Amino acid sequence: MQFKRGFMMKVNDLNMKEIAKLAGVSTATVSRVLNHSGKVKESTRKKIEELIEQTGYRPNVLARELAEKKTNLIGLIVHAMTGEGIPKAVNGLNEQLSENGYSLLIAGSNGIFENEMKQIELFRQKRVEGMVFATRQFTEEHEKIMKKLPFPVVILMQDTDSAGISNAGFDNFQLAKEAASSLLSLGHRRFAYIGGPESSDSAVLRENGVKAALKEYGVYLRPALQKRGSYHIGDGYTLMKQILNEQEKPTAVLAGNDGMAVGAVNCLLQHGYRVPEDVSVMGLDDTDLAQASIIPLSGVQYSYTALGREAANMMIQGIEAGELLYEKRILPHNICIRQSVSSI
Amino acid sequence: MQFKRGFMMKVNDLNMKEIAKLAGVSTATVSRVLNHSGKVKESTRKKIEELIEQTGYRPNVLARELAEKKTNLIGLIVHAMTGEGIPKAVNGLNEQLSENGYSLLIAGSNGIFENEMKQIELFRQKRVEGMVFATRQFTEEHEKIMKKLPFPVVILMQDTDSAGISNAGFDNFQLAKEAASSLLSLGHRRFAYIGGPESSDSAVLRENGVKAALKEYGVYLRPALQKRGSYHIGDGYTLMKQILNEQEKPTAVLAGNDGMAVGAVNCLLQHGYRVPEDVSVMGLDDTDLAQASIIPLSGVQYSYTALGREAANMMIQGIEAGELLYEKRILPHNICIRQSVSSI
DNA sequence: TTGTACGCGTTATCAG
DNA sequence: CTGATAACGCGTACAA
Repeated sequence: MQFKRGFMMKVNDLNMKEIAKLAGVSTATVSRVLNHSGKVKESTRKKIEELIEQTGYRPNVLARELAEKKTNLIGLIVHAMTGEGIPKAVNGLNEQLSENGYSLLIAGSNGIFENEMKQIELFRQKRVEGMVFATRQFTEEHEKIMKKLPFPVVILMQDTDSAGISNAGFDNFQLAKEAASSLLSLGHRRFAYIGGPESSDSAVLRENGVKAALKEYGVYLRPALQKRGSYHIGDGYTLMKQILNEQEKPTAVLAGNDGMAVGAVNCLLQHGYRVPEDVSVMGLDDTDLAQASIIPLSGVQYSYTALGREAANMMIQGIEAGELLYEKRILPHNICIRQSVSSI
Repeated sequence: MQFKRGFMMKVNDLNMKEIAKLAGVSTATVSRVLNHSGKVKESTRKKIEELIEQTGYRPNVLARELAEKKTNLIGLIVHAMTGEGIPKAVNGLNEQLSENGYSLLIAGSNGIFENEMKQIELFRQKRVEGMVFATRQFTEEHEKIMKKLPFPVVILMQDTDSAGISNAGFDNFQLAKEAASSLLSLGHRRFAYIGGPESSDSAVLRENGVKAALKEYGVYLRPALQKRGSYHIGDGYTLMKQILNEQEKPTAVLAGNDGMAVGAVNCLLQHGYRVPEDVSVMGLDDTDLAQASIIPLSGVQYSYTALGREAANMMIQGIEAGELLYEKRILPHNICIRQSVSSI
């Protein structure tokens, strides 16, 4: 019974054979007009096309893919569609892939390793042609597994120096260093940093970047003025408050992301400090949140959409070349100073 | 040449036949142990399982789907992965679908009708088993087309009363009405509303809800105190400023979304008004942005993740029942009063 | 220009 | 329990 499922009955389950019969030709000819391959007499082409039009016949992509051994499918594993970055990257990725005839199969892992493995297994069975991996942790275990995959893999927003795996991302070390430098160059010396969690690779890189800048300027980052949060607005607020309890207040605060920067600004304002007159505040990205700040926030601009696009390009290139060369593509960033920052 | 593409060469291109040959059985038997269908002697099952394990063989899902006439694929069309709602809904949708053995194929349309049609065509060819449609406009044209589709369709975050198409969403009219009522019940009578664009169905419903509440309280919404923006933070700011230029200032401002509410708060504070002492402000959702406000923002809570889950359930139910009954599922909301609102 | 016939990798039916 | 063998719907040499 192929009609068990109601909707099946509504499907125009015509196949090439039936179209061929109606047209009085063979399936080969129908296939030819469908794929614009080979020569077909104008009149028969017309006839077949009309028939297709009338009957609403559409080729079964599954069968085609099976025959062609090509699925045009790219798998994407994400922690989840949270934050502003991932969704935007997905937009770019999807647009670029779609324009090149690929479809995106998305899978959320919630950051759980077994889920990731399960999804990868599914991808293998579905014969995806490539995979984009955009989660928060990329361990050696991951690396080992990915390198054995029978299709190209592109890691998003994570650094890997492993040969055989490509990655696209931002230069977290450098952008953090530049941001810190921009504050230092304005004369700030009493410097506070509210960074992201140690468990995040990018947060560690950003922290190192900040420290590198401070070192260049010969500025000592007092441990009491260095905090770590989980990128939430509330963390920025709480950690800023802790910092304000210190003897020596900072004149500049750099936060690991916009959210914590906004939290810091709110905390400062509510405790009677002026921004930027008393304290300059800067974040390390430039999301919509930055616009929510009552004081136009300084930060670092970079495009997640472009990142997604870039990853798609690497992917397509890898698929078409038959192998993905080891590549590390860094997307540009741009320091953006607004009202929340002033010279001392 | 099936080895044109490099990665193909790495694929474990074993098929059932080869496994069968290695095990000295027929493909039918291999298929049986793979699908736990039918009885297989323990010893041969063991042997086959070991062989599968050793060779790393994995069934070709494409071939299986072709034979079974079941793709386990659900298509999703979104404008784009923007805002906070869609990505969260996608999370819920994906989780629930994935737990039930379905995969999500996503497609962005950028809100362009032709793109939507193109994606629908692709879905049909890929023989998806259902489609979720989550864009900003749902016209009669859409409705007409969707009703003819050979698979169930669930509309997300849009109202349709069309039989044959299900939809899941929030009660925009009611939640706006309740939010407005909560302000009115606190004694506010000089009332301003900064709504969303007329082109958005939900914005229109919210506006109507607000007006219904006002009517109940016999309060007249002065045209000068009613504005429409595009849901951006900046719109809230600009429109609030316009309102402040009016003769009679409002004591309460309701915004169509959090973003505009935050913009309004910022504008008020920067122009010397106190929130909520001088003006109460409230939004109509409760996203992360609300936390960014320096004054804890009041709003309306509802879960996009739950919405996605619900849509997935409707979908699965529809697929399994063979037909999707006309259903309209409204998810709960909750008025949430915080510091930004006070009685007059 | 067109048709024949086989392959793609599974599932499922029906005998043994 | 197990094995042929026919679908599933399409692409494509190879012939005609």
